[in-house]
Amino acid sequence: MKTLWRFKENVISVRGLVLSGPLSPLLLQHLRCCSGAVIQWQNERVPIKCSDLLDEFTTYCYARDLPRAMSALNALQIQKIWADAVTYSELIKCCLARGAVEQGKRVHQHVFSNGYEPKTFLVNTLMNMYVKFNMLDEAQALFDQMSDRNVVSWTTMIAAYSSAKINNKALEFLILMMRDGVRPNMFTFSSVLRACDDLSNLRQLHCSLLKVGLESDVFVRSALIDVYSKMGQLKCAMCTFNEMVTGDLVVWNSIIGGFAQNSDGDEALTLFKRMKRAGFSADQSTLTSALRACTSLALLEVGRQVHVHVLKFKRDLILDNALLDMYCKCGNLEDAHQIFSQMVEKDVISWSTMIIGYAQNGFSRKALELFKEMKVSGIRPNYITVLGVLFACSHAGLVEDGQYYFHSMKKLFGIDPGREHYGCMVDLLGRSGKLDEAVKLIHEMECEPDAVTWRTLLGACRVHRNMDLAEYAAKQIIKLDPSDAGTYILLSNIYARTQKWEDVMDLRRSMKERGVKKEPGCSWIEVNKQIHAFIMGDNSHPQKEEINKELNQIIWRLKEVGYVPDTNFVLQDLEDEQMEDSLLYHSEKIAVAFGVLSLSREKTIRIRKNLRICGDCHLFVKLLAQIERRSIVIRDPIRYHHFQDGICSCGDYW
DNA sequence: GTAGGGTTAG
Repeated sequence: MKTLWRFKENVISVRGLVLSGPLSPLLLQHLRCCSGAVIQWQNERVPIKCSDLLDEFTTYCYARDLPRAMSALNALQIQKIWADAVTYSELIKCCLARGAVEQGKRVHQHVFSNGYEPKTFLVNTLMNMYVKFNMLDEAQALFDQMSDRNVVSWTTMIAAYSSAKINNKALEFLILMMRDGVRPNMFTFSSVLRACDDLSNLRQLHCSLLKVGLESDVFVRSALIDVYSKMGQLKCAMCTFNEMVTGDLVVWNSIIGGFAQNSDGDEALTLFKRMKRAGFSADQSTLTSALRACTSLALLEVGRQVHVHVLKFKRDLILDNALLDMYCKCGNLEDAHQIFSQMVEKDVISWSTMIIGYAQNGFSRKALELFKEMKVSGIRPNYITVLGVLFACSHAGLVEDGQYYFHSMKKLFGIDPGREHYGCMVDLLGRSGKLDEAVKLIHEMECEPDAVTWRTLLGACRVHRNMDLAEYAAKQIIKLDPSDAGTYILLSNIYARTQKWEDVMDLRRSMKERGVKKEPGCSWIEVNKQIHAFIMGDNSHPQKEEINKELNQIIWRLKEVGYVPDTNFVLQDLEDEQMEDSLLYHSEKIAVAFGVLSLSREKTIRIRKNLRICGDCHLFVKLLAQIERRSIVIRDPIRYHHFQDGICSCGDYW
């Protein structure tokens, strides 16, 4: 064995006083100057014992002193000494925490260098290190050469493939593991569940884990809730949640997030309140989902309340993005921009959210200006960002800009145009009256046009009153989406106008056969943090008389300034019975009247609708905003309408 | 003593 030496520590004597320890040259010089001290050097060489080396290595590993632990490891290697597995696992943890890949590999090499396979526990730790470093091949190689794999070895690989979204591998490993006689535990299930992208597989796994009684584990439960939600199986997610005796914050977050992501904001907010009543404090993830719920319901005031909770936490990019989106989708661009400008860190989602926010709310120029700023900032636009840019171009009628970005998106940003990009271009061409070019583009699409693409063309036909093309587009829509009641009605109106009575009858018959019904129009308005819903033909609101009186007064005032109900409904999806009288009682008109009644003039009236706004309501609100000198925002399922000073941000095109 | 969780833009 080679002998290693080290120097004893410096010992100095200053006027009889002995100081020892690793004294710095600076201190020595100081002592010499100020005291004229006699410095005795005792640089005696002493041999190092094996046990000292091991002690030293162990101490540095547990102290998480990576540089010293690594030089001690070199000494061990020279001396051909091996420490115990737990000490190495401490060192590996230290490498992981510091992202020290090279050092980690060195430890790997060392523990295998005595010719024996290290303990399973230690190989598992090394495997996990490679997984966390995203070095799946290295982890797999270690796994392959293991002679004794336990449940942790298998679960480590399953979790690795599951989080890398190599789902088939994760599921395959579960089968191989069981064939090998190793029983999966709660760790295994919580990982493999997330690799499930098929409902029947998920049900099978759910049954298996119920059989072995693992359903009460919070990790398993949150995985089940999460995966059921991602598959849109909210009932199953809720059942899993409700069977809980105890749970934790993440389980609550999973179920709240599940509803928020499936556009059931009401249920998400109800659960959010229930969670707080159950004594849990919201964290960033809870608040992000709560904001998403407010966003889908356009609840500005509730969103503001959530914002107050957000301020308790340190800055969080995802949460800031959610907050930004909430203000955009509630039509409050001033607050959205304030959040955006105060964000210390912005990613592609922050920029896209703000660009799309401006574009959807009709502020196209601002959206395009921001896009230029984004490029200067160095953040690379993605598929969705470009979509926002094209959307902005189509809304401002910027045909040339739109065509430029569309044709150069591949070259400039490396993004192939997708169906939605084509949709924006159809909208852009259609809006500017170039209907033939729009149809040509649809036929040139590299991907198949869907119902949304044709609905976009139909929108253009409505504005430019092209009945022939509208008929063609409507037929395509019904082919692709036979449940679209609005389009049936619109097509039937076209047939009626052109006196194709047989076609009208055929269409009505097929609607009946398919059970297609148009859902009733519904508008929501938030007053004093309360949501008021108005459904067409529903008179159940406690203030109905007051509201009707207000609405009639508004109509009277509007008629005085020249308002005539727009009964040209051929290219709208309104039926006969929705005409004239009932036209005056569309849900958004009632909601607006309630807004005028309940909110002071300086407050913006914000309404969310389930159906597209009809031409008459659009005109009604535009005039009302003008004579009342107030700002009104209506969000329909596709667009935003900001009414102010007699004009609408949509430019009368929707 | 080693393995497992929830959140953002169309």
